[in-house]
Amino acid sequence: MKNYDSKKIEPKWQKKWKSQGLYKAEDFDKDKEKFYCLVEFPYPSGEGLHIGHAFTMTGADVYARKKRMDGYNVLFPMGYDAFGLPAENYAIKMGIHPSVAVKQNTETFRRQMEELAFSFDWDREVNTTDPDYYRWTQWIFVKLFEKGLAYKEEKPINWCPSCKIGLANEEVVDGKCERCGAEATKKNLSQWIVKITDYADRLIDGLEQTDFVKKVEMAQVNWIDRKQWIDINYPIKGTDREIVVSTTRPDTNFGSTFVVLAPEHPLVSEITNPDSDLHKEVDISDETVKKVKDYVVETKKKSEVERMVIDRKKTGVFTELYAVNRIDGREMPVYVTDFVLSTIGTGAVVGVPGHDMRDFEFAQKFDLPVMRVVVGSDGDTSPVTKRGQVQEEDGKMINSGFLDGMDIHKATEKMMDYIEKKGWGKRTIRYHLRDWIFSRQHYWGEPIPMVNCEKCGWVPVPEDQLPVVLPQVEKYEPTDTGESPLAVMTDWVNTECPKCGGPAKRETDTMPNWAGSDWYFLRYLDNQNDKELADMKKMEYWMPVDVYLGGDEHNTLHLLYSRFIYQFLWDIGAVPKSIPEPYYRRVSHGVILGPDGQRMSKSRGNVIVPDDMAKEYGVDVLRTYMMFMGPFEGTMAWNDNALKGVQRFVNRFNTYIQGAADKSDKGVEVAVSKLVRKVSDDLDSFQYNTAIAAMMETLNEIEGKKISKKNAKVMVQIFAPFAPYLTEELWEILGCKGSVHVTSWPKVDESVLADEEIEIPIQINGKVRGTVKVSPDVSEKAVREAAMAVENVKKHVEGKDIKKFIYVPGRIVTIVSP
RNA sequence: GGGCGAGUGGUGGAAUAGGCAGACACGCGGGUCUCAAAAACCCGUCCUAGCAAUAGGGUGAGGGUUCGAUUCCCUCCUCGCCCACCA
Repeated sequence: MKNYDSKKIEPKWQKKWKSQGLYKAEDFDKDKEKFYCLVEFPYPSGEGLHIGHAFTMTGADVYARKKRMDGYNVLFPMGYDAFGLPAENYAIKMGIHPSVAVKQNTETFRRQMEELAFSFDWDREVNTTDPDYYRWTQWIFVKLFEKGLAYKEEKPINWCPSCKIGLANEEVVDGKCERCGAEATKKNLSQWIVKITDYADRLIDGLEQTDFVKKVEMAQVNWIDRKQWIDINYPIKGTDREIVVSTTRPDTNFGSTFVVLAPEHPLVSEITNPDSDLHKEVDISDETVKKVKDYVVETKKKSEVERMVIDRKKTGVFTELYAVNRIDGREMPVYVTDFVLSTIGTGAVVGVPGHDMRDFEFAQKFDLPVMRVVVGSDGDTSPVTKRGQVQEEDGKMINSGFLDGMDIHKATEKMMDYIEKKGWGKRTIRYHLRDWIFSRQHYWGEPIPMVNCEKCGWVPVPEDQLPVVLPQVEKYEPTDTGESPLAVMTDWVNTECPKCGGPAKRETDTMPNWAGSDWYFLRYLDNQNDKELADMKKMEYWMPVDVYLGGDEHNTLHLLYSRFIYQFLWDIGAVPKSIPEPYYRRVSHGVILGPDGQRMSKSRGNVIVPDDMAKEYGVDVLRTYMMFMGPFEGTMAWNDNALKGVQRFVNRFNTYIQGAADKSDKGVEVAVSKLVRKVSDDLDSFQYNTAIAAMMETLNEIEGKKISKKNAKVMVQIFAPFAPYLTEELWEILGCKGSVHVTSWPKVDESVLADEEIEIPIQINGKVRGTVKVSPDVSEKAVREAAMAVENVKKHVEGKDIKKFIYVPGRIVTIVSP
């Protein structure tokens, strides 16, 4: 059998398609319903398109192609998220300007994506590093600043002492610099912060307007993590002061035995300062002051990551202070310890060692009493706790005065009410979500469009002066001071204040990676617009994104940030009022592992390059194989042999269709009709692997029979989303005009299927004993007669009563006999 | 520690409003073609007994609901991903 010649037909159709504009999305098309199919745009690395890109984009492409054939006006765009460290590192190493590398890389990516036959509307391409694009990224920042959602603050950031560069959290892996492996430390730098926490509630509540898969929705909710806390005031014995302790579990209050403060807690700096007012009120020995001081100094040396290592031995210092628990009047010793983090709650925690592992460890170390106040369903009240016991879902209160016998949730409410009524504390909602540190000390990013004036303070660059173009620099290397490489460009940095005209300096930090990708889906709608982000009418027509395909690694960062920015744009009226959320549906794609089942990496030598595979097997085989490997959301290992199996199928398909005759043999039409139904359903729900399996199954079934040209055309059409080149070639060979990719998806011919007999299994006492063929609309009586006539059934029911006869129409016959 | 998800042949995986477990593919065994190999094609392939028809067992372990459970419920075990001294 001859293989189809991918090397010949691929360039042929590529050339034709390019001139035809088959995949253009039509703004305001009135005849068709719109469908916005979005797939995450890539970072165009120097290595070119990797197999993960090819896989994800093929999955999106199949969907877009199906929707197009279903008659939708499909918008399926592509672009490049091209700011970022790799281009900068490459520039440092090779001395080539990042923009030059980006240009080369995007050209490679575009060529590869065209070869893989992705049906993108290339007229809408965007690039986040294009000044006409980042002008609007900067514009959004200015708006954030104007609305008080961006502010500058001194914050400790991750710092690599070896690279001399600030690191984003995501660039710190296991406490080490992702690039050089050096231990990351903290450094205080003045940072732009964006108040995403103002949107915490809306980011949770807005999910109701979307149809994300549960996994994604939960990831967002858990990341934001909205919880009811209560801040309780404990008087400090011998003073008029109070320590404000925060907790979500006041029900365990009767079990508290000590109070612990973060080393950064304000009270601690008073303790370490002998001249502070605190020392006038209460005596603290010089020895303790020194110990606390030393402890704080020690803590500062440690990186945050170091402090957060699990199961680290608990350390701390007694402050000689006592906090009074007003609920029962007990006096509890106050300690300073580094396991309490100043960024969580009030930075002061009440220790309940009976029900919290960390508190338990601390109590063991300092010989503090342990008390159980909750008993779980196991009835265990021994004082030794295991990790997480405080989380008991169904616990009941004991040793807790007026809470005794209550379940923990009720007790929590009761205690919160009680404390608030007494005026000893206050409920407060807190989130795990933190404000977004928006400054990066890198060169290759969007300049933050702000100017610092001696007189006026921070002033945004006026809209008509945007974009603030990233200047050419001699050196991209980071500086010793933690400033961006832009800081040395004095003639760029020194400028005039837009407000008063006085001397001022530009912000030299750049934006994080996420900034450009926050809103790119809007720019696709109107990528040439120089008046606004995008035309309001176009946004009204196309938004929201109907389906958004991406990786799980973006569920909490990119997806949350971009929803936040969209909600902000909605608030300022920059996007349509009728569309409060940007993405309707979110679908996660899977991951392809190397042939060894390990994550692909150069060092392992298990990298599969899509270009190579396309050359060897042809694009259609590669695409079909990737979609056949397993469920679209799954993690799958590459397998060359399975790829060859798909190649066999594609070749057989080609040969079979080319042999199409005038008339189909018996059964062929029914098989094709059934297949259309199956493939249609599967493609709509991203079940590509079973769609392809069904095509293989059908081909196996009909291969020995003749197929009519009419049926052959249908086969070609339903395979078209997977194998664009071969099907286009076959479409031509079958004598059809135009492109198969702009035809209408075939309809299921129900009349063909209607007279088909179905096989019904017959179960006796739960065991299948035979089958019977009936037409789908047959009566129960007729089925019963037919079933009883089956030899093996007769044998099993002979001489027995039939207790029950159940016919589930079209499904099964069940006979129950004693 | 928390959250989410998953355990099915030698392998990737099918089948869940409860209804023939193992589709499809790989691999393996046998065969056709060939001087030979590759490719291609054909037959077989969950386990046990049997030439076969058929019978018994079988979806991580144990229990439950049901005429019927891979699917639903309870207990437990294992693995994966994300997050994490979140008080």
